[in-house]
Amino acid sequence: MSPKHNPNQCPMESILGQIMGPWTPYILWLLSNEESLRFGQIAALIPDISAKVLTDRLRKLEGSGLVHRDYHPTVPPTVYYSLTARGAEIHCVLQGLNKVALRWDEEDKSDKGNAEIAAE
Amino acid sequence: MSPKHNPNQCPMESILGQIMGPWTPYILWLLSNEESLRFGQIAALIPDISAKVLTDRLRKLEGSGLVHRDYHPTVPPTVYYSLTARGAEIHCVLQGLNKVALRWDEEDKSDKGNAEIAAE
DNA sequence: CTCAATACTTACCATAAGGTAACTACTTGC
DNA sequence: GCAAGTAGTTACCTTATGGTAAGTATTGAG
Repeated sequence: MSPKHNPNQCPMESILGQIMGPWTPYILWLLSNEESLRFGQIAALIPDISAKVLTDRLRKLEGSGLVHRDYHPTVPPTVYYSLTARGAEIHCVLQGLNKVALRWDEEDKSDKGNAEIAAE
Repeated sequence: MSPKHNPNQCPMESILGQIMGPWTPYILWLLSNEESLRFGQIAALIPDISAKVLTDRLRKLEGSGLVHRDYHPTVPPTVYYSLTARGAEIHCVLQGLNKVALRWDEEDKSDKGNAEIAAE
């Protein structure tokens, strides 16, 4: 996004700025399928994300009120992340997206299969 | 996304890679509300996007089969962009997202209004 | 002869974003 | 007194991204 651009002028852009971008929807998707997840669990479910970026995304999601951070000062510390009520509202959107994703994946697979058969 | 990361391994990541990122969902949203739009029209509807980035996004969307490019070799040339059948499938997803966006926007406005009243 | 119009493309530059690796805190266990 | 374990933070560096400005093609109008 351009620095001059104010996302607040449009609700659609505002929400896109909050939930989109690398890894963010994926984190929300994981959290929307579990009660809560610890930092290390999320990191394990997304192998290619670095701790720095994961922290950054979780902080931003917490800042926009989509994710709740539950810190337990045990030793070593345990931190549970879960969706807030607002965060849970996008579950149906992600579910819709996932449906489309699975459908396209099937189509692409069968297209690829047909192409291979045709090539023989 | 990390360069090592292969989005094809997961349908969800694949679709996110195709439709998310700066401006892309916005372009799809505009196209899903019109029959077709010319390059200049899209540029006018998104004032802060540069021609370079708009071209890039449209090429990528065309490449993943979500957008159809209709080039008329008139002078000066006219190019119409429209959603393909596959591109149209994400309209309902964007519509769901827009609904949530509008609801949050209303909530935030009234919260802000209450805060201002409380501050008086 | 030059401009205007559309839809780009190209070159160059500045900023932002992400990766890696090392470091922090604190207590239990060895 | 040193390592382990969790959830980070920090510094440093590289890459990617986007902006700006200029150039391209073609032809009718002035």
